[in-house]
Order: sequence, then structure tokens, then C-alpha cells
Amino acid sequence: MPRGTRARRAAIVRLATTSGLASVEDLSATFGVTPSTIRRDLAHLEAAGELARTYGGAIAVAAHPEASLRQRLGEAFDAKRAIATWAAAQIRAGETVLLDAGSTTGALAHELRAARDLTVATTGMTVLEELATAEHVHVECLGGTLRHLSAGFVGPLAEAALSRMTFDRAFLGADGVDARDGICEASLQQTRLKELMAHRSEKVYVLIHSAKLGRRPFHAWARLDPGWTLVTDADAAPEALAPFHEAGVEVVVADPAGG
Amino acid sequence: MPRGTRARRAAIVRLATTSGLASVEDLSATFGVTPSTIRRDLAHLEAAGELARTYGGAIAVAAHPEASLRQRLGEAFDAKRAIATWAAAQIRAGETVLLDAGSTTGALAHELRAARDLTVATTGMTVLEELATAEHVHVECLGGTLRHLSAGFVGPLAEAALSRMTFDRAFLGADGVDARDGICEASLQQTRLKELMAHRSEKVYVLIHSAKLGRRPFHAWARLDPGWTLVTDADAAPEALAPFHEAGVEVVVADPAGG
DNA sequence: CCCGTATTGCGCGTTGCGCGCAGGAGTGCG
DNA sequence: CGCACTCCTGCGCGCAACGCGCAATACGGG
Repeated sequence: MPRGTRARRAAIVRLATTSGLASVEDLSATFGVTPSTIRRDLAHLEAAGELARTYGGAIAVAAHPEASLRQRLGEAFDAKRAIATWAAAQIRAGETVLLDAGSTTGALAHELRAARDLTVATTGMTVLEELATAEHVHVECLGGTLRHLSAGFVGPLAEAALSRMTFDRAFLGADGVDARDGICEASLQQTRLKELMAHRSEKVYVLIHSAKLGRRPFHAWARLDPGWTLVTDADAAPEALAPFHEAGVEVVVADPAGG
Repeated sequence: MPRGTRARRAAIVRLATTSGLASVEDLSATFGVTPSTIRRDLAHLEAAGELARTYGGAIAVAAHPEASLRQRLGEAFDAKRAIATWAAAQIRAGETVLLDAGSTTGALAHELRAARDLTVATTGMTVLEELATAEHVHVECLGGTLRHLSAGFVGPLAEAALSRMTFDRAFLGADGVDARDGICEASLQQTRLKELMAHRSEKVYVLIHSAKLGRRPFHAWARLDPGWTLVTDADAAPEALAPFHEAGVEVVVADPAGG
């Protein structure tokens, strides 16, 4: 193998997956080889499933990695969909609901795309992306400072917007949840916002997949007033749910079949 | 529109996204139209970011189409990049800038992803998506009611957030622009917001690709105070720019090479 | 050293593509 | 009702990109 072939093909994949698109002409100029060679490279890479050919170039098959969020969307997909399906079924026509940031609330938004006569307010970009093309859903973004890690909004603008609205139901996510301490998050800014969200809503649901139950990864807590509902998936261990029952929290285990 | 065009294009998207791949020949046979028509359909759908063209057909774009990728697939990419590159070069370290909703401002956001010591406020989802993973850029979302068509925010929440901030520079998009009347949009809600955005900013730029110059597609206008700058691309006809020169508007023609 | 394998550049014929043109269907207006 | 306007459609043409075969070249093992 003439030297550099392997490296060149790897570089083509890297270029294509970072910029999304790569043209035969550009690649040819970049590597100092003829377009024929590039075409052959692309044919190889396409056969290997690393790229897709286009007219005049190649396109990344799975665009940017964007690991953190995409992976979180990927993991526990079935559990999140089950939770989201149950949550979506609680919502009545004409209501105004509040969706927190996070992948589980994003899954809920996905279920609501076909809804009509519904107002959704949110602090999460995943929710916005799901509902961006949902023509018949009225969407209010609360705004605020973008937290890059969670793709959600926090801070004064979000709090100010919250003070101008109330909601029939709030669906909150969490990094951890405890029967007495409430919701656990990485920062007090987030927990203050979640407390506000809960206070502005008639009914509060905490959507959390079973692996996060009982976890206490951080030390900022949002206390919740009695009457909230914990929604989790069927993999939840009974002993993990017991403290919530004892504390008088309503516990819902979402059926994967979509009940 | 001859009946069925809309339905056929929707069906093409469905076929492509379910089977992953669709050829021009097959589609032509399936719908009983000529390959030319299918190619035009695909061109439309590609510009809308719903598909990617391949040699002889089309391929489904990833489940969650990456913003920047959709933009590259979309129309007038080179022009928008040229405008965005010039605009990005105007911004100084430590500034706070305001980015309107729209694909051109999305392209500007793309150029700012690697920036440091910069605060970006925006009403556009394309901007948010571009900067979602830009760790070192401080992003403020103004919030508001989502306009599904333009993927931007308008209304009271956005206006309230604007009243709490001021900016060094504002970069506005437009559906049309006129030397005397200012910015043309589909609704007065949008134009009022743009007027507010302009008033809250030291320097105002209108980013608009040349095809929109002189177009008056709607009848809601945002008047701009003197001193604003029109930024367009090299395809702009001199006679289209003349009225702006006469009105004392600073006109910038962005060099595609990236000057 | 020799040989097999993989790669490269080049020229060829083929194929799909974009564009311009003309006709037709739907829409809004006087 | 006619008229202008817009959008979609089919067709033909020039062109760009493609795939393929050929000969030359580079690398690695026996």
C-alpha cells in the first residue's frame, strides 16, 4: 500500500464527519491526488459504512458525534419512551404544561408532536427541537442562560419568564431523586429553577429512569411540596421505590408496552 | 399547484426516511412522473433540509438533523457563509452581541463556535443549535413564543427579556429589506421585535443574501434608525444596492473568499 | 532478489444533473 | 368573465461526475 492511503482515508472520514460535507474537488486538492483516487476512497468508505456518497462528494452518515446528548438520548431509550408515553397520556386538551430540560422530557415532547390545542412551555433545547415542526402545538420558550452540558436554560431570564406564567402540569427531570430531599442537581441555580417550576404548577411529575433512583451524584437539592408524582420505568427495584411510598409520594411505574 | 405535489413530496420523504434510500428511477416509476420532476422534488427537499441528494437518488438525513449540516445542504450556502464570515470578523473580544433568528444568523453562530470571552443573545433556534456545544461561548436565549416557520421566538417574553439587556452589536435577518422602509417581515410581531432589538444595540447590521434585496414579500416593516449597515453577498446587483447608498446606508459586500 | 497485492493516474464511454423553454393548472383581482 | 401571476410539469441540451479498464508504480514477504 503506497504510503498514506490509510491515513488519507481516515482523514477523509474525519473531515466529512466534522464539517458534515466533503466534495471530491476539495479533497482532491487537499491531499494532492486526482479526483479518481478520491472517488475510489469514497467508494471504499461507503462500502465500509463510514460515509454516504453524494453527487460530487460525500456526506457524514451520522453527522456530528455530539456525544453527551446523543448518547443520553440513546441509552435507556425504551425506558424513557415508556415514561414519556405515560406522561403524555396525563395531559388534557386545552392545558398548559411545563417541560423541564433533559432527554426524558425531550422524549415526552416527541410524544406531543401531534397534539392540538396544547401549550408547552420549556427550558430545554431537546424539547424545542422536538416541537420545532409541530405546527399545532403552541410553544413558549422561557429563555435564560444556556447550560451547554444539559442543553437547558437557567438563570434570571428563565426565572423572570416563569413569574409571568402558571401551568396545569410540570414535568421535571433530575440527576437524582430522594423521597425526602427531592431533586438532586449539579448546581443551586438549577434546583432553584426547579423549585420555581414546581411552585408555578398545579401538578408536579418527576420523570426519572430507574437507574437514577436513589442516586445522589451532587449536593444541590430542590425540595418538593407533598403531592408530587414519581414516574419511572419497570426496571425500578421495589426496595428503591419503598422510601417514596413511605413518604407518601405517588409512584407510577410506566409499562414499556405503552400503557 | 397541480394536485398531489405536496403529497408526493411528503411521500418521498417518508419513503426515504423509512427505507433509508430512494432512487430517482424508482420514485419516478412509483409516482408516474418523469425523473426531472423527481429531481426537482429532491432539490426542494434538500433545500428544506429534509433529505440529502446522492448520485441517482436521495438518502435520509440522520434522525435529528444536525443544524449546521442542514444549513450546508440548504440554499445559498456559500453566500451565507461569506456574509457570516465578514460579520464574525466585526466582533471584538468581550462584547455582547445579539443574533436574530434565521439561517444567515445561524451561519454567523457557526463561525462563532470557537470564540472565547463572548456573550451571544439570540431569539433563534438555529443559533442555539450551533452554539449548544460551544463550551466557551456564553449564550443567553431571550425566549418567547416559537414561530414554527422561522424557528425563532417572538412575543412578550422575548420583549421582556430584551428590556433587561443591551448589546454592542445586533445582527438581524430579514425576509426583505428596503432602503427607506427598513426590514420586511410576515408579521408586525416580528417587526416590533426587530425594532426593539435595533434600539437596544450600539451597532446594527442587517444580514441578507442578495436574492432578497429589493424584495417586498410582506407588508410589515421595521424602520431602522440611520447608521445601520447592510451586509450582502457578491451576487448583489449594483442597481439593487444603489438605493441604499443614496439613503446613506453603509453597504458591505462580503467576499466569498472570506475577506 | 523476485513476486503478489494494492494503489495510482489517465482516458474512455456512460449516466445523472442542472438549466432554459413552453405548456397547463390553480389562484386572485378587477 | 378574462386576465395576470405563480407554480408545476415535461422535454431537450450541454456538462459535470461517475465507473471501468489499462498500464505504471510502490510496498511487503519469501
